[in-house]
Amino acid sequence: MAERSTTECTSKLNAIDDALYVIGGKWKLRVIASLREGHKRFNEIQRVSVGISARVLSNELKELEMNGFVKRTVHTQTPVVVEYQLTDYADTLGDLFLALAEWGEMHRDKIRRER
Amino acid sequence: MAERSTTECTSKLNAIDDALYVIGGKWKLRVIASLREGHKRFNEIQRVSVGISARVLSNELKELEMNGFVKRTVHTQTPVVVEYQLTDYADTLGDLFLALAEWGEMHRDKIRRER
DNA sequence: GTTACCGCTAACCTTTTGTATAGTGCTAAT
DNA sequence: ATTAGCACTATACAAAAGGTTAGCGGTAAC
Repeated sequence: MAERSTTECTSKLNAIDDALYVIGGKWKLRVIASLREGHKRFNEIQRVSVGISARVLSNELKELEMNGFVKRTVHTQTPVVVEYQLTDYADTLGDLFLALAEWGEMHRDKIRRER
Repeated sequence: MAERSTTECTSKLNAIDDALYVIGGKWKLRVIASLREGHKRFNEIQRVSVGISARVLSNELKELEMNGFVKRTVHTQTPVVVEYQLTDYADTLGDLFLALAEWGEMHRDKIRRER
């Protein structure tokens, strides 16, 4: 019984780790935000995400794609055009973002009050 | 109007960053879990958090204290005894953890199904 | 025909984060 | 007297994350 609850707890901790992993890091949120605002092209996203390098943006987009948040479409015209778009699945993050933002704001206010 | 919503959005992103910062990293969750289970002493927490080094645990506890999640009490007997306990404020994380765990589990299942 | 934009990638460097090992000063048990 | 536990800190190192610079092959504009 105690064992089961420990196992349960560990699997919850791992689930939280997974969640933190996919939205963590310095840029994922910003890239998602930029896509939410309707930016679709690589260089466009880079310009909007001030400070990000091409290398890092490339990696972030790949990870976001692997996690099913982003769809990458190559239009084989000349010149070749690549489009990035958020998937419907990306919307499942909505509530999480809300919860995080709310708690974060509350916490910042608290820390500020204490000084 | 567009400007205001951009500003709002940026401040939300920062709030999310703050939230991720205070619960992020490899050990914070595990340490909190150990404290939840009632462990109060430094070495006890270290034993339970398998793999953590004293240096890292020391840092984590300091950060958790700074963020108001942990109370550190020194009992000046001989030998000196130090007690760590979660504060009431730490409970405000409850809903966030739930949301994270839920989303994380859902996401893991989804990724698994796709292979 | 040089310049500039597009969507990247490679090589390398720095910063951040976490690990390993040892050791401090204290007490208490063997 | 040695050993072990407590609560740490110091030093050094390794791994991961992120940043910098340069360049590729293409098109399109001047």
